[in-house]
Amino acid sequence: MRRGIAHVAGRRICAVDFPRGPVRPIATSPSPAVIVKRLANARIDSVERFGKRLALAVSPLCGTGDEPRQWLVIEPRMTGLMLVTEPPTQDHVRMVIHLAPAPRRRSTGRLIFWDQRGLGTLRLLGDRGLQRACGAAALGPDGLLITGDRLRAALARSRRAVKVALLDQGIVAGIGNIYAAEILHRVGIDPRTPCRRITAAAWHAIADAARSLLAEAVRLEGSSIGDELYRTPASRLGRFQRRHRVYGRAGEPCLTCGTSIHRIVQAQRSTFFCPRCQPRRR
DNA sequence: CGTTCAACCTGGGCGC
DNA sequence: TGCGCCCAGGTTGAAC
Repeated sequence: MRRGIAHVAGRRICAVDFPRGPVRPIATSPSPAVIVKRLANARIDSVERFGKRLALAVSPLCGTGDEPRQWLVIEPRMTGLMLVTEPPTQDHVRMVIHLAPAPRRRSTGRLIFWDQRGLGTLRLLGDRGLQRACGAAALGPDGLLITGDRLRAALARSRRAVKVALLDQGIVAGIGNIYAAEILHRVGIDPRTPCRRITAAAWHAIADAARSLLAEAVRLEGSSIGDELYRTPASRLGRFQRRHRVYGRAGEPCLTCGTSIHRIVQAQRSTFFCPRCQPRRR
């Protein structure tokens, strides 16, 4: 998502809209009116990512020069999309950022935040707010860079199930329900295993699998599952769903050993695993 | 400390 | 056709 809109860095925002659709307005902080006012005429300095959050660094263009830099932090949650193309429906367009024309550059004139369920959030923060929301106190190391040593240091004494811990953004940032299941299948570890029973070697295996699997998922532009709601900012489908070996495959044969994939519930989320490839250790 | 539940929302699928 | 469930890439706060 970040890569797909990275090209708007350097562009000027000419206006921001919060369209009123038939669905409820999305949660923002501060209010949409304040965001509209503060972003008008601002420049997008860069497009960053912190775990699952997207952050646009924006600075006022024609002020006195002492206005502080701000951060538009977008949290897509379940169904939020950042789009530079036509949205799937007009009903769920939550925010439109109109960009000033950029001559001799081949790019669209707007960024759209589209969110079917409306669980996503939009925040406009200062440097301190960003630090609080996305700094090291809130988010663990990024999943693309996680090491076995970091996981072991954070979880060696924890009784939590390893799959639940991998979903904790304060431990490691960026792993969601699909990738937690796929990582543990790749390393052959039962998702219910208490963290304190995981060996140092296994933590390294988990971290190695997390880095390589997430890197491949990013390369393949994510996972468009089920109704294929998920799209890149250019409206392309992800392709990593073709690599899923357990997620969403309850009752189907394990692609490694043929055993029927199990579905259980942990922390109110579905967990998929192969009971044979991921045996319960005792 | 860890787990469970509800809440925030819309929409697709299924059984009846 | 319609109603009532269950399910879904996530996060938060309260209760136990």
